[in-house]
Amino acid sequence: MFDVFERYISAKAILTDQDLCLIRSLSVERKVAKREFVLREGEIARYIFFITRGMLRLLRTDDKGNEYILRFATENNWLSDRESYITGNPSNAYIDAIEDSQVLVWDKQDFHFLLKEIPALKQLMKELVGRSQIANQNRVFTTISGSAEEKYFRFIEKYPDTFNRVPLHMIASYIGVSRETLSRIRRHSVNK
Amino acid sequence: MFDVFERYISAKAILTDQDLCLIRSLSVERKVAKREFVLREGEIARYIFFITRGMLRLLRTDDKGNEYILRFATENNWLSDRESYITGNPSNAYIDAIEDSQVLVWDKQDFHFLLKEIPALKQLMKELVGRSQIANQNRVFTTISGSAEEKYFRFIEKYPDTFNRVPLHMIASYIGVSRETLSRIRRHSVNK
DNA sequence: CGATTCTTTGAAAACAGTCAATCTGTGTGG
DNA sequence: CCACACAGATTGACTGTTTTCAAAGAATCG
Repeated sequence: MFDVFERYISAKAILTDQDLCLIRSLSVERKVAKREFVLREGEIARYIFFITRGMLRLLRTDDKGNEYILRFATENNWLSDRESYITGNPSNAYIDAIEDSQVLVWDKQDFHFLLKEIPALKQLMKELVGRSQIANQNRVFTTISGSAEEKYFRFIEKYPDTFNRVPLHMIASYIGVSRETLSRIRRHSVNK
Repeated sequence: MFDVFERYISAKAILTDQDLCLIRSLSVERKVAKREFVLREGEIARYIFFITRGMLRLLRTDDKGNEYILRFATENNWLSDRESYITGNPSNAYIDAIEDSQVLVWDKQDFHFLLKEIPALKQLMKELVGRSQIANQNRVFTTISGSAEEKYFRFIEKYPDTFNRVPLHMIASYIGVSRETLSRIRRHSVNK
């Protein structure tokens, strides 16, 4: 399981064997079954996850109990509820697995220690934060512009892999339309 | 003009007089008239702005020419098109002034130098990036959940100052509804 | 004042959500 | 291995919301 991470990190940052050892020594390998939660609303996000296999989602609910997916995260991606993780406040989000998954987990304190000790890791995380900023900004734009249909096709185009792996009602929940609407969009555009 | 920045930065980071001097020496003071652009689509965002007075907006347009406001930025806020600034690619956004404004401008290279020289500044920027992540994530959620009316009221609640300073059609453009719809929402809820 | 920007309104049409029912495929326990 | 439960997808009918277009009414600024 760690080997997936090792390949990932070696491609993204220049680390010594020692660094890698240190990172590994503070990591915990964990399996997450489909539909299992690793974070619930009200809990504090004390951990950061790296997905070596499978897929997890970050979601919130409104007062009516509707789910809104904020992020799909697949292999070779990091995941946590940034808000709770950064602020230390109780989370207003959930994280659960969409597929049977395998993740590496670091405690926040430990990870913080790693960042301090390993500049290359720090640098990598900084780059990733930058990218997530960009992605979020683009998502805001896509979300406020265009119709449900446009959002659907933009999703397929942007995340073909995710599209092929998740049920349609989750895509609906990601782009912010009802599953019925999504179903009809698909029917009306079989020819496209 | 610089004194506004000085008060801001002194409250947020511990800097020596030397640091401050250095920061100042690389900054340029600039006035931006209402409706004046400081970044256009296709240009590369080579500068980072700090607003000492007035208000600017970051916006994008779709192929039909509709405007979508991604951010309002007022006094004591930093602004740039992160995507273009980080990647160096041509921007797909515009930045212009909503009010006659005053800004401090740093060249990207110079600012990078400052970050290297002044750890406290680097730390501050890091914190701000974290906050913007949180804000963006929350915005995505608010945007995909809830009706136009809810979005409108949440906007007022969250940004009362901005609300009082910008024309309604811009708020419509920020929350992603037509100005007519916003107008009607307001009429139907005069009593609320 | 005249021009421009901003806001509102009405009417029609397009769009999207809700509710209830049905259909499909999958997987699990007996 | 089958039956049944369950998750997922679709459909129809209806309702409600939002957009669009066209027009006109305020407000603001030079």
